[in-house]
Amino acid sequence: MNKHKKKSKQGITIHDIARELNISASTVSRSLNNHPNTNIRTKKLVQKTARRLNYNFNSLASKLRSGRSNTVGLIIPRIDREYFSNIIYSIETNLYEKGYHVLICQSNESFEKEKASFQTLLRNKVAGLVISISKETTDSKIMEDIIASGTPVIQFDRVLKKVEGSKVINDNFGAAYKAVKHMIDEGYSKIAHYAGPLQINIFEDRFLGYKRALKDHNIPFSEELVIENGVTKEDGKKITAELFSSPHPPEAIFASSDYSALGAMTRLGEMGFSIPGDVGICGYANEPFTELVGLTSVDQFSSEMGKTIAKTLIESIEEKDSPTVAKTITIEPKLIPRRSTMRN
Amino acid sequence: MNKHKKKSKQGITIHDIARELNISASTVSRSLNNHPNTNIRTKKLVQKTARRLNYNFNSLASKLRSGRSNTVGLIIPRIDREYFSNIIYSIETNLYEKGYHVLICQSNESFEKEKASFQTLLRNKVAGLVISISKETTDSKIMEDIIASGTPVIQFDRVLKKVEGSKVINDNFGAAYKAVKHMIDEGYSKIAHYAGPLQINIFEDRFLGYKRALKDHNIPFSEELVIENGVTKEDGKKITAELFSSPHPPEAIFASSDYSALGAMTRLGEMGFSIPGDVGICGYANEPFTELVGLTSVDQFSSEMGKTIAKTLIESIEEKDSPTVAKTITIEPKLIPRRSTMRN
DNA sequence: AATGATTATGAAATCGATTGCACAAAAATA
DNA sequence: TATTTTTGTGCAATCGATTTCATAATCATT
Repeated sequence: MNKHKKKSKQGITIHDIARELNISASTVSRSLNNHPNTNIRTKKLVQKTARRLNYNFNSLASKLRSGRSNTVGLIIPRIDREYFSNIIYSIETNLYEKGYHVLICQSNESFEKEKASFQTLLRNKVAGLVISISKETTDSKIMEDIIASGTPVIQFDRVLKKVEGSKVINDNFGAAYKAVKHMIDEGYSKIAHYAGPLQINIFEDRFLGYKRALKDHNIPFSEELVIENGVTKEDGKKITAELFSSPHPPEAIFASSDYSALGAMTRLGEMGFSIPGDVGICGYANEPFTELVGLTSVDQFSSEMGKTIAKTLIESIEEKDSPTVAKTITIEPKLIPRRSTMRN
Repeated sequence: MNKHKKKSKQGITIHDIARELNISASTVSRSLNNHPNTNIRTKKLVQKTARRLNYNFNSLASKLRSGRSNTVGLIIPRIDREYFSNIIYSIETNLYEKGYHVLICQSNESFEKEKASFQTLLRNKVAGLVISISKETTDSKIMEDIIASGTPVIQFDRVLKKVEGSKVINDNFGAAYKAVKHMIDEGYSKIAHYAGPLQINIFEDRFLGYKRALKDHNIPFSEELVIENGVTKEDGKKITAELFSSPHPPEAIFASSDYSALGAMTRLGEMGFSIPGDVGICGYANEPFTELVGLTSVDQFSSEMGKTIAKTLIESIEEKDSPTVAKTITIEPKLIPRRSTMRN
């Protein structure tokens, strides 16, 4: 009946255009790709016909045959964290400008899901990978294998230091040091630290910066003032309730997350402590609400970071022939002092 | 020299496995896919060999040939918005469980970029699409064409009502109504509304809910009390400064965003108004900071919503043969009354 | 005019997995 | 034992764009 009408679902291919114009598919392909060796008139005609027939390009076929891909993969612990969503916003926006697209996977803090994500992305032949590792990740073999196979990988924020490959990180040690020093300067000395999982480099570095600042100011370090699972708002509330019901509570808190700092603020208010009078609090990440509640925090320049990540990745992809040198780019976060620590 | 060693970059294919075992690629393919008509011993052997040779599956080739894809596309205005990142978290997590992967594009509130995103996703032959439209979007043709071509599309939150296709939305009208009614019940009657761009359905609905609640309680509606660009913190501050310096300022604010509500709170404090004594305030979205500052708000159950979106999409994809009925699923948001409106 | 260089095009192989069809071997049934 | 059915496998075409190679046509050069 309607022999030359395509089955509804599948679209027009270059062969349909070729048939329509009585030329070969090769010429159509070349015309659509602005290949130098094509007659300008043929090119125009092909492009016009493509529009007319409502041709839609099949990226899969193109990637398969050419081996080139403009899709990059992204693996992050969770997308619903302000910090990560900001970075992704920035990475996506910067990559898009250069013609790349992003396939996002969440590890959900699970090593297994992270592994599966690597697999998915590689199966889809991404041109490169960007990753911030999960809490559980310690094994570097997967990443090393991928890098060895030639696919560029950029680690950011939470990284496996032992993997040789490009990294874009924050100076967490330095920022924590500055934050704690600031509190000491404001007259607090018994300072508690609500830490994150210490096997993750960023939390370890914040902890070390805290410790070092105390040492440099001759304040004794005390194990009891460091509580490890202190990143969520609930954590913050719980820890605070316990810590501040003791007879000699701390004078200040350096939290490794704004959320736990927020929880602490809430609970302290309920317990009758004044901020910054009785207790000083500093968070980390400069979430939008910190300004509103006057919480001292640390800005990580996520948009700058995303831009750097995108740039580094594109360089690695596009200069893949030349032996890519692994770079580590460190971004200096900035302390934003606010009411919650300004006692003077 | 090393004739049978593959060029470093490209991996092992089913043909390599076939050669290794002296069988055909078809059998390898069937074995790897657990095809019913395969000898169990061959199957085991193939799978073992695949592992040994470090075979990696090429999704592109598979999708191209089979026409099936387990990737779905997602288009949202911006990923760095709490609400959207929460929803995406939920969508991704739920889809992953069912074996789907997500390709994310941001429209950045631009119709042009949204259009480009549709194209990218279609070129990559996604199995389905999820979208929340940009501020600028009013043209429904693109979406209609896609749906007509057979690719399932689920709209959520910000939707084009005229498009016939599944939608997952919040009852913004109802929630706004409840919020305003609550304030009226608390004794406020001159209530201002800080609205979002009214061409977006969600903001329009919140506005209409506000208007209706006033009407139902015999409170006169006044144009001057509705200010349209009221979604950011800065908006909130600015509007409040103007509105509350008049001789007869409003008694309450229903803001269509928690951020503008916070700006309002901040500025009101500076101006010497007490909350909730002089002025009642209600925001929208139940951002994490609302609890801390005691701001009444509306919870939108983003994780529930994401789950529903994922489920609806999968249904549309997997039952694509049967004529999919377009559904509209409405989720009831919940008012969370807090200090900022509790005068009684 | 003869030769070489350039430009434009087509034919056919290719990327890697899937799948309809054919067919042999094995198993089940008459 | 003969016949039918079921299993298991291979061959070859296919998905749609790209790309190498060959060739014809046009242009430039001496």
